[in-house]
Amino acid sequence: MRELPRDRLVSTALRLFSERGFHATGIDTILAEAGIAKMTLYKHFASKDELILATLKRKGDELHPWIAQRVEALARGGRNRLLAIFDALREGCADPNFYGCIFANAAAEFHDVDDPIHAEAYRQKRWTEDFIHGLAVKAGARSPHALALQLCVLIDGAIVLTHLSGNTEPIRQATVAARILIDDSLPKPGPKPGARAVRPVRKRGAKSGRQR
Amino acid sequence: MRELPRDRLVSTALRLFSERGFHATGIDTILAEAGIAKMTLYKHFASKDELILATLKRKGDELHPWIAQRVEALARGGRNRLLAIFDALREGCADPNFYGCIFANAAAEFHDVDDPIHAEAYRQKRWTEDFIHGLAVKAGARSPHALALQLCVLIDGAIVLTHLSGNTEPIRQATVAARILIDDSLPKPGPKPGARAVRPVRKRGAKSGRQR
DNA sequence: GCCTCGCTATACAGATCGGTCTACAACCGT
DNA sequence: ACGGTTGTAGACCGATCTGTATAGCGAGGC
Repeated sequence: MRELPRDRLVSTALRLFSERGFHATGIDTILAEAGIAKMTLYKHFASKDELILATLKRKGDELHPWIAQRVEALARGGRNRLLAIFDALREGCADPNFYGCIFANAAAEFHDVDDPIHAEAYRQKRWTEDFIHGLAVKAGARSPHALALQLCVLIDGAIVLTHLSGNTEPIRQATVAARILIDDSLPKPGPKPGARAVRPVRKRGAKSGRQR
Repeated sequence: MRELPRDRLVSTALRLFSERGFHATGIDTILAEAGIAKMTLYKHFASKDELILATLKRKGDELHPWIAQRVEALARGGRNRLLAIFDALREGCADPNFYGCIFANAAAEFHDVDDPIHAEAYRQKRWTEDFIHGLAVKAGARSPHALALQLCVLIDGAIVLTHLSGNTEPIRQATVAARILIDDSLPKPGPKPGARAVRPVRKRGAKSGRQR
């Protein structure tokens, strides 16, 4: 069964804004692809900016449960939840329709912090930080706020560089870094405080120096 | 004395593209602010895209020497060069005209990896990674490629989140994380007797990922 | 039947987009 | 004084932009 016009509009807008950017995507294109009349759009939204806001909210509504669900599923398999985030990240960026983080992209096109679109993008981004903070608390991190923000920095950096380079090596290295930071932030179970357990086991995968 | 028309054009375009984004900035605006006739633009550049390419190159030409110079200056003050990058980052993001990384922003507006603008943005980004890699090698890092990429991830993540949030806490936490990763990647320094043997630098150290 | 309501279809407004064209003025070395 | 180069000034092109106005269609409720 077909979506309601408003939902179809937001879905199509989300897809096109993701693929082509916000300013580069015209109203008419969205309407044509959604098969919707112009007046219907302006019945539901006062302006294009309002439509953009709705697409960002929609993205959050889709993304956040997905993240939580993936982390839980991986955790049931025995994976550390904080590290599972990076597994989910890898999965998300492997999607053929990966165009970077739409919230960061929105901020890149709407620089003004007071712009409602920029503000909404930031609001959505904070969900991730809050989510990770919750996991960090449960894991018993020494400074859950600091660790959560550090992991967020790794995540967003990995997304940006994966998008720029077109390969997922940044995500791999972000995961490596995350493991070190997590270990460093968790109370040591092991013998001597300050001594890090080091185990350099790693098969030689695809060479990293090739494309970079 | 006034800049040459072409240079004035690129300077103005760089400023406006940074402030407002690429698609959102029209040719006419740039021409008006630069005080230049339209025909002069199209004498020097075949299209707006070519002008965008020139602004990205210009930004690299300005940014890269600045980074190298700041790191050297801080190093003369005794600062670890790898950490000095994050001091420079903090300085750069404190600029009132900070609108995120223009290379990442360019990629956000020109998603296609084959787009010359996307490719140029990536090319400029790699300079940073190469620069950090050089420092990592000189510092004797075990896996300079891995460490360099990890620090790049931290840098870009910190830029994105600082831009999104409007505060510099992400940079602080990125610096904290960087110190941990650097310490972890460097052979333990000598002064402490005996406890941990200095690890030899790994040759062809593609990816000795660290496991817990 | 009839009326309302949500949506479609289409034409239009006014602005702006990237890009082309012509005409002309200032400066150059010769 | 000469022609060539380089830049300016501004009209102009067709396309596209966001947003509005008008008219009609079809289904559900009464």
